[in-house]
Order: sequence, then C-alpha cells, then structure tokens
Amino acid sequence: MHRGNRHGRSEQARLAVLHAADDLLVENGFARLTVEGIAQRAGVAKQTIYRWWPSKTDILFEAFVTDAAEEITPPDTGDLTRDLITYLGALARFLTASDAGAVFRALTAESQHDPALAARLRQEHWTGQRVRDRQLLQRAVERGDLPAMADLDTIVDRLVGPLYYRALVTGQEITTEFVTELVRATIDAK
Amino acid sequence: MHRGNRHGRSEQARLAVLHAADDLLVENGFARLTVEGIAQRAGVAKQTIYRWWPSKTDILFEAFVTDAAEEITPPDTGDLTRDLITYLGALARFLTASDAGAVFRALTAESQHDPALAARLRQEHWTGQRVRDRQLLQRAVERGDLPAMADLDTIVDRLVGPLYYRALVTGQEITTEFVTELVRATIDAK
Amino acid sequence: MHRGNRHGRSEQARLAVLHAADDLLVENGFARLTVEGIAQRAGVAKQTIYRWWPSKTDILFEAFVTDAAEEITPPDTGDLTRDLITYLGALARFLTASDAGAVFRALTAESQHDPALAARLRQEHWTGQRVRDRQLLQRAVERGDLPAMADLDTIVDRLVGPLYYRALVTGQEITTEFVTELVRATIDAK
Amino acid sequence: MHRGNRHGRSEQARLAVLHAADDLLVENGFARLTVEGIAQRAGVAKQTIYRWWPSKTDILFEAFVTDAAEEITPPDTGDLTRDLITYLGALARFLTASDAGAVFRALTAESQHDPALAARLRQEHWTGQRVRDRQLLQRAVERGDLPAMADLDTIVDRLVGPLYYRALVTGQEITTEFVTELVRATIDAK
DNA sequence: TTATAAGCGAGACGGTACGTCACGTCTTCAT
DNA sequence: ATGAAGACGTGACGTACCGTCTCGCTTATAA
Repeated sequence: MHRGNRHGRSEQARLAVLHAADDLLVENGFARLTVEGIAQRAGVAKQTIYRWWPSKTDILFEAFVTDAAEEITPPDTGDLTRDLITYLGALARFLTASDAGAVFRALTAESQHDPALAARLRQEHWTGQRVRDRQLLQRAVERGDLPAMADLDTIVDRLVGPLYYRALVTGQEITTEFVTELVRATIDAK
Repeated sequence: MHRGNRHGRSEQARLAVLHAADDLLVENGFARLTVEGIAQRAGVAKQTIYRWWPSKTDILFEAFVTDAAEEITPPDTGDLTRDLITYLGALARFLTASDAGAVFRALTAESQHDPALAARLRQEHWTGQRVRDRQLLQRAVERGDLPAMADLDTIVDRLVGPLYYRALVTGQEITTEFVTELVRATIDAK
Repeated sequence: MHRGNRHGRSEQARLAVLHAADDLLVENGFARLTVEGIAQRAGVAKQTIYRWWPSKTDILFEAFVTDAAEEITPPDTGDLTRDLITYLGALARFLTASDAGAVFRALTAESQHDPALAARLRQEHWTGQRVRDRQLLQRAVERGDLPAMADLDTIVDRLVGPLYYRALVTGQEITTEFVTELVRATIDAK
Repeated sequence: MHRGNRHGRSEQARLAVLHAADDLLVENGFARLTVEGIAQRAGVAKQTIYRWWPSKTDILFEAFVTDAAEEITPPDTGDLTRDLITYLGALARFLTASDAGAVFRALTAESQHDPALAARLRQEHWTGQRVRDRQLLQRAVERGDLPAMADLDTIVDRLVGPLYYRALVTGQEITTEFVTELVRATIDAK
C-alpha cells in the first residue's frame, strides 16, 4: 500500500480520481470535464490531483491505460477470417459504444491539439497495439493462411483504418455487413 | 478601419476575423486559440465576433469551408489508378502538411467533444466530400474499369480510411509506397 | 455616472464593494476578511475587485477615506479646555466603539506589515489629520489662551498620543477622568 | 540532529524555530511569515511546530518574551529626569530600530485582529511592563521628587503614550528634542 | 541489553483563498 | 445599424499555505 516516498501516496485517492474522471467524462463529455469537478466527485483536494497529474488528460490517460487497452486485443482461434470479423466487431463496439472508448476518443481528439499527448499515445498505446494487431496476421502467415511476402503493416491499416475513420472522423455507422465485406475484400480475395 | 454603417455587415471585419483565426490556430495551436486573441489580432471588437459566430469553432468552420474544401477534390484523367494515387497523395499532404489541414484536424478533434459540431461537419462537409470521392469510382464504373456491382461506399472507405487513420489517429507517416500499395491492393487486385 | 474610460466603471459595483468590505470587517474581523467574501457579499465578480483595487486593504482604505475621516475633526467653540475634552472623548469613542474606528484599527495594524500602506496612511490621512489637530491649538494661541512659543506639534502628541496608546496598544479603558486629567495636566498647568 | 527520545521535547528544535521565526520576520516581514517557511528554515518538521505552538503568533510571542522584554526596563540612578530621558530614548530605539521591536510591532498589529493574542499580550506583557514603568515614578515619589498624590498611571501614559503613538501609529520620527521636551513638560513643570 | 515509546523529519492529505484568464453579455459612443 | 472599446458576472485555472494525519527513524530509559 505504500511505495516510493517514505510512506507515500494514497492509493485510495488515486483510484477515486481515476474513477471520477472516467465517470464525469462519460456523463458530461470532455468539454465539461474540469479538475475541480473531478476533485469534488472524488472527494479529494485539487492539490492532490495537481501533485500527481500534470493535467486532466494525464488523468484520462492513466484511466485508459489502466483498464482499457486489453478490451481490444485480437482473438486467436486459428480461423483468420472469423477472428478478424470478431475482432473488428469488438473494435467497432469499443470505439462507438463503450466507456473506455469514450476516453480513447477524447484522448485522441486532444492529441490533435497537444503534441506531448500525441507522443505519449504513440509510445504507450500504439506501439503495443500495433504489435497485437500484427500478431493476428503473423500467426496466419505462420499457418500458411497468408502469403509470406505480405506487408502486414499495410494490411493492418487497411483493416482497422476504415473503422477508425468511420468511428472518429465521419461518424458513419459501422454495420456487420461493412465489417464482413472489409475483411473479405482485404483477405480472401488475396 | 472603422466601418460601422447602416448597410449591413462589414466584409472587411469578417475576413479579418477568419484570417486571424486561421493564423493563430497555425501559430499557437487550438488550445491557445481564444476569442479575445482573435478579436485583438483582427482589430475587431469581441462583440462583433459574437454577433456573427456562435463560437470559435464556427469561425474555424467558416474558414475551412471558405477556402479549404476544394483542396481535396479528386482529379479525373480517365486513368483510375493514377488518379487515385494522385488524389491520395494530395489528401495526405492536406492532412499532415497544410494550414487548411490544421483547421480540419482541429475541427475533427473538437467534434469528438461537441455533437453539434460533429453534425455540422457531417452535413456541410462530409455529405459533399463523400459524393466527390465516389464520383471518381463512379466514372470508372461507367468506363468499365470497375465492376458494376462494386460497393463504392465501402471502396471509398477502404481507400481513404487508412490515410485518415494514419494522419489523425496513430500519427504514422504516409509514404508514397504506402499509398501505391493501398491503391494497388484495393483496385487492381479486384 | 460614467467617466475616464469610454463608458466606464460601475459606481454601483464600487459602492457595493466598499459597503460589503466595511460590513464584513465589523462582523468577522480582519482575519476573516477575504476578497472572495467581499465579492460574494457585494454581488460582484472577483475580477471586478481586482480590476480596481490592488488588495483588500486598498478597499478598506477607500472606505475609510470616503466616510470616516471627518468623524474626528476637532470642534471650535472658543473654550480650549472644553473643546479638547469634547474632542478627545469623541476620538476615544471613534477608536474603541465605532465601525469607522474598526476600519482605522485594521488599517493601522496592517500598516505595521506593509510599508506601502503605511506611506499611504501618512500621506492621505495623517497629513490632514495633524493639520486639523494643530488648528485647535493654533486658534487658542491666536486668542492668547496658549503661549505663542509653544511647540504645538509636541502638544498635539502629548494630548492624542496617550489615547491612541491606550486604545491601540495596551487596550486599557479610556475613562472621562483620564481624558480630563490629561487635558488639565497638559494645558492648564502650562 | 535527531533528538527523539522519551523525555520530552528537543530544546534544539525549540530554539531553531524561535530563531527562524525571528529571522524571517525581520527579513521578509510578517505578511510573508509562514509556518512552512519557519519549519524549512529551522530544519524542523511542520508537525513539530504545531505540537508546541498553536499558531505562528505564539512562536513570535515566545521569541518576544524570551529575549526582548528586558530591553525596555527603566534604569534607576536616582535622577528622575535623566532616568526618564534615558529610558524613553531606549524605548524609542526599541520600537523603531531593534529586531525585538519588530517582533513587538508585529504582535501588537496582529492583536488588533486577534482578541486572544490581545489578551495574552495584556496579561503576559503589559501587566509586568506597566509595573516596571510605574516603579521609576514610584521611587521618585518615595524620594520626594514627585508629589505623593500624583496619578502615576496617567503620568506613565503621558510619558510613553506619545512615543508609541509616533512609532506605531503615525510613523513620525522620535527625536532627542522631542523626548527631552516631553519629559520636561510632564515632570519638571509639575 | 533489549523493547518500548515519545519526539522527531518528512511529506501526503482535504481544504480555503489567492490572483489570473477567458468566457459570453452588456452598454456607450462614433461612424 | 454596425462596429470598436471595454466593464461586467461567471467559472475554472494552477499555486500557496493551512492544520491534520501517518510513517519510519532515533534514542533514553525501564524491564
């Protein structure tokens, strides 16, 4: 329960802040998310927040990293097409319908205005996420389901790119048909 | 510079505001863009801004719509592959390296936090943009360069989605090879 | 109602702040007097206070100068002893029992910690007050009730000094007998 | 430096706090005197201060009582006029030019805002100080240098009052001539 | 000669108020 | 009627200290 400093930081306060930030984001949206509001909701002093987090996006970041990243880990059943359809469906649901996805969207949006946040997202999220995304294809290559010379990075982008695009950029709906056709056209036709 | 009169709104003030907003966004980023700053830079009263624009994103929106949308109109030379590569290259440059693209990124980011802005972007930008994007493929269908039963909407998403994804979401570089491979895999292999 | 700047400062807000500061000082004491409290009581924005007054002592100062200084102007009936007893009695009451006196005590106390305030009190209060105090004696000299060579400044200090001393320093009571004896010993015995 | 034990408080810490408070008051003034600052300067934990002193004025009070009160004990050579002039000169120096006097002025100022401190000053300082001040006159009465019926309390106030008034209230200079004239007029003319 | 407990340095905590920034509204005056 | 100027009420910012609260270390007795 204690660490680092002599007797250290309150884990209770830390978790209260993360949950309060999460809740308030989902309830009111990022525009109305204030450090004072988080402090009040968490029953914590504002100074305690500023002591440990440089800004409110850092709070969201920690909340995101803590409990959200594994929501979008691809499955591995050995059936590439089925795995992809499952995964992209879960990804669509994460991006458009989950609380963790709301945090992700807010962070991605803010990273357009904040290069430091953008860098942190790249280093602490995308590095790992791209590895996880590739693995699905890598295993298919190893099984012989995909040609060995395929540029896996580009294939990953061709699979997930259209989903992020619809969810974050144009706001179009992501239907089952769209996902199915996307996977079929990208993989099967190869 | 005083232009108060009884014959309607000052075009001079309008343009000064749009350019000031544009410049300040590019110079300082969205986070430091304030209505007061725009007013000062434009040599205009704050009230004049609030009289004509509900919020600072509306200023950016007008600046974007006014002089930016045509930057990303697809060409039409009759050679589908070449046109697509040209277009996607221009799109990548727009998204990552142009002033108008900076405004677009800021608006897209804010639209994550602001449903009204999201709706306005859909109605006043994406509706037209998707039509323009489809036309390129539609003409290819008419020429017989693409099969008639193709789901053009999905193909559009498969072409531009990965670009927006890299530019706005992961921040990865968009190389010529990436664009070429993307077009080849999406169109030629069909 | 308007002055200086183009259309200017709100007299209503100014008075509300002065009265709120006065009231809160008397009710709660200086230690609990906060700018936020004054703003709330006055129904005024904190920024409005900071726009016009550098600190809360400046508010009190303005309240003091505005409506308090003339409470301690010496009378002039031609009877020196009687005038002095009347005046010193009023002064004692001002110092120990009046709202204006509470403001004066607070300002004098703060001036011990704040050289700028001390200088302002000297220039804007004591300069005039000492002139008023001397006039009483000066007129007595002119009437021949006091010897012409008397050092009036020192006599003023010998008369009012013990009162301020008791009221502000030791907190002793100031009785009628004390005042009478003080005047008798200082003036009559001369 | 650790001095924890089971037999009471650390004299070292106590003195470090008193000296730190004294020094910081003289260096920065009362307004910038904080418990945290004292703790840091003294190399002592904040809690150690709060364990032994209810507030920062109590620290100053202890510093004042410890090493300052005897600076203003009247002399006794048998020559009343000379003793008074000596004493009032020392008092003036104490009030306007000594470090102990700075502490005294700060405490007196704060006592305007803090009735508990005012009461403590009366009981622990003024009670004794007034006795010491009277004694000078009392001995003169016993020697026959002053009439037996004189109201010694009032005479004390008439002698020291004008000095405190100038030093603490109006900020006027206290010259040798002023002191001499004050004593002459109060004592000799009697 | 060991254990025990008081005093200590350290510093995190919930708070209050600070002084600043920008918001969006308003009123005035000049054009 | 419009625009430039700018004061206003509002609300959040990030900081400074407040006074309280553990924590783990040091040390002088008392078992």
